Amino acid sequence: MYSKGMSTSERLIESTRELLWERGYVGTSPKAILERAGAGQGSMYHHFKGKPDLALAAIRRTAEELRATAEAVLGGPGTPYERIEAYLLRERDVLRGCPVGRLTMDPDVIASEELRAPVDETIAAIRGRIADIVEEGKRRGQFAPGLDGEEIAAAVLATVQGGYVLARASGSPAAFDAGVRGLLSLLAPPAPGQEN
Amino acid sequence: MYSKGMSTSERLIESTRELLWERGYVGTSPKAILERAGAGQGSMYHHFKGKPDLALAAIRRTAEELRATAEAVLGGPGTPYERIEAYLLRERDVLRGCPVGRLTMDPDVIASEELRAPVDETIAAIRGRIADIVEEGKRRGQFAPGLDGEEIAAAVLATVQGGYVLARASGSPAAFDAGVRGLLSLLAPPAPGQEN
DNA sequence: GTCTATACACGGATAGAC
DNA sequence: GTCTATCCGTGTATAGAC
Repeated sequence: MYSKGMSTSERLIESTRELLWERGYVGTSPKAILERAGAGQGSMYHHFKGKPDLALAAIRRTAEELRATAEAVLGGPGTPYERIEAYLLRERDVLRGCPVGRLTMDPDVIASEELRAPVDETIAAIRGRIADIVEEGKRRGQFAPGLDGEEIAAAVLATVQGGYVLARASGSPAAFDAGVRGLLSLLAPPAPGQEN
Repeated sequence: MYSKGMSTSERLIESTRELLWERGYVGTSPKAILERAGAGQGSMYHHFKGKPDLALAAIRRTAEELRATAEAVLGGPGTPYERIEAYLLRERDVLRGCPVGRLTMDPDVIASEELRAPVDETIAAIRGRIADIVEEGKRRGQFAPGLDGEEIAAAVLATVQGGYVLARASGSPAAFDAGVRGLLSLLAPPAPGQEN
């Protein structure tokens, strides 16, 4: 339950972000949001039109944040391979899953053009960014010329998103790490004097 | 709404399977199940202890079915690479997602040892099966000896599970196919006289 | 076995006082 | 802006008739 210097509407948005991450859209009730935010019914319906409106604000913020986090790593220093490696290995709360990706399993989110848009845009943006990096790696001779940037980018993102699924199924982050290492071993440029 | 020769309890299970796939556990109500099955409240509570009990029966059956479907492809003819390729390319209702994998995003399923078990076991079994195939491929010289079977298997499964996420985010199966092609291009044994 | 009736808490939203 | 009161439908379950 929030209290710090946040305004009521801020607390509502932050509470909603947490609950969407933990329980998804269908699993998140206004009541639960209000309890966590320490606010009454009136406040919520004063600042937002209703649950979908509040969820939209929460999803937009989460999507924006994820994009920034990804860009911080993908736009960092290093060779193309190293930047993709850094993206895959970046610290994650694996068992919580992806706060954006998990929304795609929510029927009400997918059914709403508005709610799905930020999810779609964020994933597309990160994918495009990775695709560019792969193309750069091809030009530099670090990746095989036969590879397709968009396809590799999709495989990278899918490995992350699917890694969360494997991890949550088994109750341990190990499967996520295994998938990432597997993909990296396939992607790795041959080191001098080393067998793959 | 079912009616064919199925018994009431069969219709309840089948309806639950569909709804779990479409809307997940939290998003599925007994009422919706009963409507789809064309049964009354009493029937459900006669055959099952309640929603979790019915869901368990449904999940077990779906898990079993998925395992059989995977085995049909993975145990088919062809080289190790070809069998993994067949698994990745097998026909799928991509936008509906994986009926088993989607359950991992359901907080109530993950919170229940009983409901999570069939999900975990199914994914672990398929992963183990793929790992064995990769090891066989290494022995045959089709895959690089530096690869780890369990890791590659995790990457393969993650690409599929994550592919569903990308596809649903964008509203099109294209991203799923791209991820699969990307992974296959990384996994492909060098064809004679071809540049990867 | 299956149905209807009933129960009661929760989901989502509105009204109006302060 | 925020609160409480109120509303009506739904979610989940039980009781008891047929």
